[in-house]
Amino acid sequence: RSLLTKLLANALVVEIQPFMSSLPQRPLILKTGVRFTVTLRFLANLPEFKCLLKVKPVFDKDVEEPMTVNGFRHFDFNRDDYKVLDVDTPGGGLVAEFGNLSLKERKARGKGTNESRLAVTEELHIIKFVTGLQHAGLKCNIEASSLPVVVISSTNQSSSAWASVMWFNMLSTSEPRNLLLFVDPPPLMWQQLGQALSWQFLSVGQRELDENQLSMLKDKIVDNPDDVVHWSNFSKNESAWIWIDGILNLIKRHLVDLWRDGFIMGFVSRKRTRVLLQEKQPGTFLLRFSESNKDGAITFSWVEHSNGETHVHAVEPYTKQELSAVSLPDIISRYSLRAQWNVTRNPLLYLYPDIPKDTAFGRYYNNSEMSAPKKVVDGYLDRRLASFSDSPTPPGSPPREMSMDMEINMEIHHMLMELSSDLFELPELPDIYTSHLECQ
Amino acid sequence: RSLLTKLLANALVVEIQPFMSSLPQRPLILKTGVRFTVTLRFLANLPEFKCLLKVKPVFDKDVEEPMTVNGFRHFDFNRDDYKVLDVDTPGGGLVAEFGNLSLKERKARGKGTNESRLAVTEELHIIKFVTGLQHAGLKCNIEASSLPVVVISSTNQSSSAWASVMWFNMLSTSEPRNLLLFVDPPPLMWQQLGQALSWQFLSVGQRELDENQLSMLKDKIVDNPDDVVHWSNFSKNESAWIWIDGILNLIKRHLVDLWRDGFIMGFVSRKRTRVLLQEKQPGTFLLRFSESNKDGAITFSWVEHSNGETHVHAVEPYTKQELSAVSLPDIISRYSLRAQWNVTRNPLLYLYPDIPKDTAFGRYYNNSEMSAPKKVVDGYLDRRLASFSDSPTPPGSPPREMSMDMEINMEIHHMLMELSSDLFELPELPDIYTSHLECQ
DNA sequence: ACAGTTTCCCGTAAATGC
DNA sequence: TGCATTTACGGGAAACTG
Repeated sequence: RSLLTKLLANALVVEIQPFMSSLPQRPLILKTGVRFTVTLRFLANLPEFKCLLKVKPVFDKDVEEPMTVNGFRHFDFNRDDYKVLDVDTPGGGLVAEFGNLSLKERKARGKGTNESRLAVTEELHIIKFVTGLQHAGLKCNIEASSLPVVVISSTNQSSSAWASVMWFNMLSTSEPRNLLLFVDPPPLMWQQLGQALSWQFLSVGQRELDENQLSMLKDKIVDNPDDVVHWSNFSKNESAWIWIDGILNLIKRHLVDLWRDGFIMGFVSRKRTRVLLQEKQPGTFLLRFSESNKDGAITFSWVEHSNGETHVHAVEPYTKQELSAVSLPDIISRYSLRAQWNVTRNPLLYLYPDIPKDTAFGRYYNNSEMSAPKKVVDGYLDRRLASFSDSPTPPGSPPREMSMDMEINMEIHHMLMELSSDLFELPELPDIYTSHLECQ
Repeated sequence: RSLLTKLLANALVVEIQPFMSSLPQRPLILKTGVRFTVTLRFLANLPEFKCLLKVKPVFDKDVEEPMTVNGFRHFDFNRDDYKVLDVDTPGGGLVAEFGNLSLKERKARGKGTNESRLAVTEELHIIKFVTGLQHAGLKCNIEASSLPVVVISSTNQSSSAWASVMWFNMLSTSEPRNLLLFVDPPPLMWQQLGQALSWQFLSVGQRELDENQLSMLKDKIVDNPDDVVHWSNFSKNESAWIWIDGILNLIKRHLVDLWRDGFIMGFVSRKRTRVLLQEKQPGTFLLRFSESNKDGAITFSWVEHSNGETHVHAVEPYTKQELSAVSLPDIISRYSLRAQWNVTRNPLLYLYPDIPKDTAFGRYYNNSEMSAPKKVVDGYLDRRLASFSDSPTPPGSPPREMSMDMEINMEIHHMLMELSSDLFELPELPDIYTSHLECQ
């Protein structure tokens, strides 16, 4: 009998569907005021209990400790009603679905010792579902608990919340269901963390991190020889995770294709970028993520030869703002440098190590850049956006004296000046009129 | 005594602060679930009533008619409490402020005759504030009513709602507080409507419509000789107002400066644009709003001469999406056309009638386009976005035979081809390598 | 003053109702 | 089915609150 009771008590399982379809799997973050769904399954196949079991959700049931000691917030359900376990369609098991749950903070925050209070995204809560059973003289209370959840009030907290969820998951075998995990969070081995990070990229961008990328991240995150990572280094302010999560979001929104297809080296230090590019042919470039921008940004670096010297340049990183207006492949395809005498050119020729630009990115171009057909739609001239820069002065050459190159350029410049007014039948407007000549 | 009662009954006045700071003046649109503030002022200066008068808001008090006959929605206050009239700080008058009111639709929508129901943005409601007074044997009920309000549930309705408010305001002298105004809305004279529209532009963009702009709008909106405008023409689907409001929003968000300073002709038909530009010198352009885009869009048209013919071209209109990435002055300053042999140039020289482009727009450029200083920030090359098009083929010339111009272009093209590999110390990559020459 | 946290609310997308 | 209307909620910014 006692066995049966125990069996029944463990037969109820909880399954939460998260509110954030945008976040990759694992339903452990809930936002106040936003609906989520919980499905309860009574694993014991006992149709005779059909419609006898009323299930009720309770927030943080029986967990006085964290609330009082650490001043955890407390939440209630906005519409707390119960559901009756009913027969499942296919299996015949008993199921109840709460399709409309949402949380609301209970104000009157306890006089909690607010000294060393945890960050709200480090509070772990649980939701229990309770029901009672009386049948044939048998009487038992059944309850089932969710995995720990992090409750946030704004999407600007989802990054930190996600850090907690990852850390919890990585420790869940050694510290099962410890709601005070973050009071004294155990450190992790890099090996473990790196794997978890890699999964994030797999989940968001359909491709894991390769060895080089992991190695660059390890250099940034691990600062001791024993490969241990501490929670505060990973998650606290100016942390690695916030930076990485910004990049994950950038990939999710604007770079899925490129990431999936492996064209983004991404995690390369400036220094290594220089080393890699320096020995490649001029015009070779690679894509890397900004290491300073916390919102996710991507730039390209390329190598040029000038006056016998080798230069590696990088453009100011593009953020989600720019990428909402122009896709990265289009930016790359149209990027141009304007130098003295307004000689302009696209310095990007080969994706590292030696893939011709259009071979790599041609498939993503919007208007088939290569054979651009003029389009006039509804009487309007089609238009596109391009990113351009002023050419960087190769250090130590032009300011000194006019080089041979420049003299030639000036000659062409003057020739064009004279031709241009005829070519375009314009009046003489040399100081305003502009014209470009492009060879390809 | 009856006089006094009447006096007191009229002494209470209502003042609603709207939720939409984004919309110009007139607090007559309320959105469900969004807070608004109501200030009540008891004009009779009677401090002896201090704290005696409890005021309570009531939605659509005593207006059974519209609700039942026309199936109006009904709303309740989310937190309906009362306030006590208290002494105002400066004047000594009595004041109560409801700072936290918001509306919620009462479901169980009456069995209302849902045939010819008005659109929800045509429902006019009122909010009354009631209080009672017993003093020295005097007993009277006091109530004050707000001006009519339009209640919406989403910002996607604000445009239509604003149309109703305007129409109501224009008729308010002849039809005071008629909540069923839109059951049979009286028409307006164009004179009146035009003035109101002009005020919208004044309010949003700090500049009214001029005679030419009004005249273009009149041509679009008025289709009869007696200058009368009917509500359905103004407000119903594919209506003039939705189009105009899109433009107002575009101005508010992206074009305030240009509009205020009068550089946007804006409301000009395509036909008139052609007429205006045709007789101007080549490179003359003007800014006009798209007549088809309902979300607000702006384009430029310019005149060119080619093969002795005059052509007027227009670029595909720019919407808020593009203007969030690049400002219109920057777009104009950087716009370029790419023609055969990749001769490219900026066709925009003079803002109509003859203002040099930079004289008009120079003040708005972001990086002082004119004397563009190369910038390298934090090791990154600065970059900008430019809009460009493929040059329209001047009808009837190039496809036939190679013109003199093109032969010259080809020659330059070949010259540059040969020079370019030296200039930039590149290996031979004639089919990928690109270069531009610009004269200015 | 300030940072962590929550609220507010637009604007878009999706869901709902008719 | 289509259109009118409402709901949902991310995301940026303001407001709160210790």
